[in-house]
Amino acid sequence: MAAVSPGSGSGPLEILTRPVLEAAPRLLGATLTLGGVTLRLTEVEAYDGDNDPGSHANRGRTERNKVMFGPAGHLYVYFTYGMHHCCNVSCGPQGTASAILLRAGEVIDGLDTARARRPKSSDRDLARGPGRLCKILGIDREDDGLDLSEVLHLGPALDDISTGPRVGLRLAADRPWRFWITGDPTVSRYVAAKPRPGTRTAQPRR
DNA sequence: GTGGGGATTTACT
DNA sequence: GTAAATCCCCACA
Repeated sequence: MAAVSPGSGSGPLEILTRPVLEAAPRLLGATLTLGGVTLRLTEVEAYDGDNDPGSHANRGRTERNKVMFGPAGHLYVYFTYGMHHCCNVSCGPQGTASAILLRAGEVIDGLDTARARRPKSSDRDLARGPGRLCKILGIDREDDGLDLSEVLHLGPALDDISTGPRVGLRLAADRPWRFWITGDPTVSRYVAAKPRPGTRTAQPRR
């Protein structure tokens, strides 16, 4: 058994050591098996910490985002809005702080387990959105830093991929760094970031 | 030590 | 459509 060492050169996840904008679309169609559920990824977003005001890594390495600064092919999990987890795959050449947010997927195995974790959800909505995706895979902060080399399996490059702006960001909201499988029903809906209360909208007065 | 903000989801009108 | 829920992280004093 050859031990696969992510980020060390060759191996099934070698693509993740490429720059994030190359690696991100290649995650579409990949399968991820965690917590007894297998997901086919349908929507991701790229975050480039060295060059991206919208990334958690933009202000340097901290205790929370340290996984993004580590080798490619590991899970970066963070907690947000007081109730949800979101998960990313670290990627990029060693020394860069890039990651790919997993936004949506289609459950292809462990459907009963996934349904039990989100009883009120239709099958299509089980992993439609980053918080939901983490929920049905049973991901929480305990999984931060997890080595994905044995649970993430890439498929062939897909032809029909769409791109657009990332969801929910106030900073760098114009960068088309969101990738999804064109026409897939499990892709989440685009929602622009909420303007801050007290902040005037860009509408001209008078 | 304190305060502001967030890569979201859900329920309700 | 709008609003509330609710914890952690980070910057600053």
